[in-house]
Amino acid sequence: MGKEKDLTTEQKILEAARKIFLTKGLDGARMQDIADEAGINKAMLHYYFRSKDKLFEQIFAEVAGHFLPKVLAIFESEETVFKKIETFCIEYINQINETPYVPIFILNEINRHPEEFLKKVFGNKMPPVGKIIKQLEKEQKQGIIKKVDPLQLLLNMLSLCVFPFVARPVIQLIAGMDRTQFNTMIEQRKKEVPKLIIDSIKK
Amino acid sequence: MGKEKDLTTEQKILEAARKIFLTKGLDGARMQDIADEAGINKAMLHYYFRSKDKLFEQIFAEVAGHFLPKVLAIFESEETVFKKIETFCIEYINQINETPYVPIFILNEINRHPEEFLKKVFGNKMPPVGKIIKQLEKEQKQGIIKKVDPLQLLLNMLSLCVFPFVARPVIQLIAGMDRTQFNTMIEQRKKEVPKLIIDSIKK
DNA sequence: ACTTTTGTTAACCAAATGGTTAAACTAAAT
DNA sequence: ATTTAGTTTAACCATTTGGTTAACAAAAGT
Repeated sequence: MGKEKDLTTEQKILEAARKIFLTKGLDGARMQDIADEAGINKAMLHYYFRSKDKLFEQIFAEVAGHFLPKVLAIFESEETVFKKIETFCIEYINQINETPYVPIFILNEINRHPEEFLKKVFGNKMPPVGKIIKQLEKEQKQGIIKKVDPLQLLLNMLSLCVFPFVARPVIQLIAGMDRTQFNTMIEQRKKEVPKLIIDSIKK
Repeated sequence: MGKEKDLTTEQKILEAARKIFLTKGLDGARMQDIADEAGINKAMLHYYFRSKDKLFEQIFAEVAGHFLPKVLAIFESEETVFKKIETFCIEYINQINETPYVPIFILNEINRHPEEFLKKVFGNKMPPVGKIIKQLEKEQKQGIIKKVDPLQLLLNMLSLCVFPFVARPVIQLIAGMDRTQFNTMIEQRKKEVPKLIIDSIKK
């Protein structure tokens, strides 16, 4: 059961901090929790990362920085709209499935410190959502797809992909599902969600 | 600008506690914050509510108890499926719009203390989601609507209604919207969301 | 070999925080 | 007018918590 492998102290801290911050949030996390989880002395946290806030920022930057751009890049590709929608949903759901606590973690930060978040994650440059929007507008004019607000379409897609994960415990209760059944349902959604979205714009 | 009207101390505390807990969460809220917001001495919080946890439980019970059942009742009504979907979406979005911080507040509690939450909110009795599901299954067999998993349908509806509110700050940034424009978009969604859902099951 | 730098620990510290207390105040009941 | 019960306050308390320090160990230079 020896979990700690042979990581450097810094890596152990980052791993532990990620776990604790993700599950307890900034305010709920205790430096001692993180130290215990990493199996090291609490002073090391400050030795490597100066303060709790600094450590949190580092984790947040890693998590958000790894989470958002990877999938948004799909919109930049040269695929057709339909194909983009499909890959986006599948890839996004896959990614969340690997780290299911990330969405609620990020949404919290978004709501508690909106400005800092936006600056931290996007900096000056906006997320690359322009291309897919133009593509949608173009195909609408050409009469290939129905006329819908591109923003609403993207928002729908996001909602349908993300929400089930932040609401998982209630869903499981109401539907009487265990963890496995929940996963099967998520698998289903990888087909259902893109189908729903695509059907809504297909002529 | 005199905000405090002539409420009893207990009411002032509850009002202040709701505001602080909703915006900062249980861990982020300070008893002193609540006292200040209520314009009273910190000791009064303990005089009326014994402890921080007790006060939080009270607020949570009020918020969740008022939020969830009201709308779920729509499913119990005698309307047609289409009508139910429409009223549910409109009413749900309306209700969230009045208290936009409630969803993230509840979702947090759901994820941090799943068992306690579920017990607290639903007790022994499940939410009344049985009727609409049966209704959906029935109309499917009768061939009135397409064959879809009722649970996925409900989940889709919930996702589309709730998610925009918990993601509001990012949405505003990416779309370059101010608060008014965001509200207009939400208004739009009251029509779009039920339409999307209904179209997905209409034959 | 020794010095210096880096990594690590236990003990400690000051501030913050949830909670308590005893006294003061208020208003109704006697 | 006096008692009594409920209400409010300032000061206080114990614990928790983020952060520091000084001593110590282990590498890394020299």
